[in-house]
Amino acid sequence: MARNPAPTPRGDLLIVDALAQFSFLIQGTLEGRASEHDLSMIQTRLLGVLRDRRPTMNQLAMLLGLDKSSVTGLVDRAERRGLVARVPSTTDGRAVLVTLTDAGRTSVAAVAAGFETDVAAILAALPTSDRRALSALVSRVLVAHATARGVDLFATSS
Amino acid sequence: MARNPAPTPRGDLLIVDALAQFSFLIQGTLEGRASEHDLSMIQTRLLGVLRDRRPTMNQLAMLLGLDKSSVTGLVDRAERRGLVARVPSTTDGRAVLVTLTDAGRTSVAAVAAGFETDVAAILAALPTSDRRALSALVSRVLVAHATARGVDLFATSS
DNA sequence: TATTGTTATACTCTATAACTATA
DNA sequence: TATAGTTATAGAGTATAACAATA
Repeated sequence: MARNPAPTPRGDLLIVDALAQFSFLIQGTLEGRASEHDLSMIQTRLLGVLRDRRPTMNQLAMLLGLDKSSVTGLVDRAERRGLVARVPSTTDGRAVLVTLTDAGRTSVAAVAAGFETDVAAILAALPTSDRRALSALVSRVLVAHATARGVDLFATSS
Repeated sequence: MARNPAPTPRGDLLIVDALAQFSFLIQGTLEGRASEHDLSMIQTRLLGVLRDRRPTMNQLAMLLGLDKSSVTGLVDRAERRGLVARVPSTTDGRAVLVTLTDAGRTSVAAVAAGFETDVAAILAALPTSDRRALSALVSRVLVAHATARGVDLFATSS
């Protein structure tokens, strides 16, 4: 958690504080871009997840870490706005598949593009070699974390 | 925004995706620790901000980026739980100062400690020199970003 | 008249529990 | 009987607009 003011008088922040502040910066950036399209973070995550999936409501709940009843409302509101659609499963009469509409795909692409612009601007403070170093370090941490959990970051999703 | 699956077949993720995923990892970690104490992210941010401040409701709204009416409810719920207290200002009859109670300070300290443990565990994947390098790079980005906004990250707060 | 804070209202987001329909 | 999804309900969190009290 970010401490205020920084505990070190000058120079680097403590790494915990630096990472906390950094994550707030990135999240805030994404939130700002999402709100340009009247999207909350969870709606944005929903659309993001649907870019390369067509999950059932239940799978969606697991992907987003929500209760299935929460997903019902989430998808209701997104569907009302024409961003997603419910499609009955042909193989299971109980199941419902959720898909991105064209409008939803357009929205999520716009948010992603804006976000990429923002991240590029934030990283412009670093010379190219440092940017690459940062990317490599963060990637290493992510891969290690995913591996520790038995997840393959590079696996093709179902 | 994190893309799924990763667009690069093997090796580093694109830097935007890496930073997005990383920020979700850090935020998720903090959220998990906060929920151990039945604290939402915004309640945790509230307590965090109050660790070294005694702001008015209005200042709190600016610090948290919320409308003042939202802060009324936020502080109401925190006060009901005994985490913060309202103190009438002695210099302005309209103003109310918000302070952390001992219970609030204990809670926020516990969350911070747990979070630090988690971050240390996440970073254990990197050798010490790389951890230092990551810290330095992130700090540099944060300082540059703050400076661009005319904020002094190391200023003593009021 | 302007500012500080609260209230009233409405909406999103979330979970738990109970329900319907299908497997 | 078990699973997929929805509904009912309750509460947190948020903003806008209107208000009371103080400056």
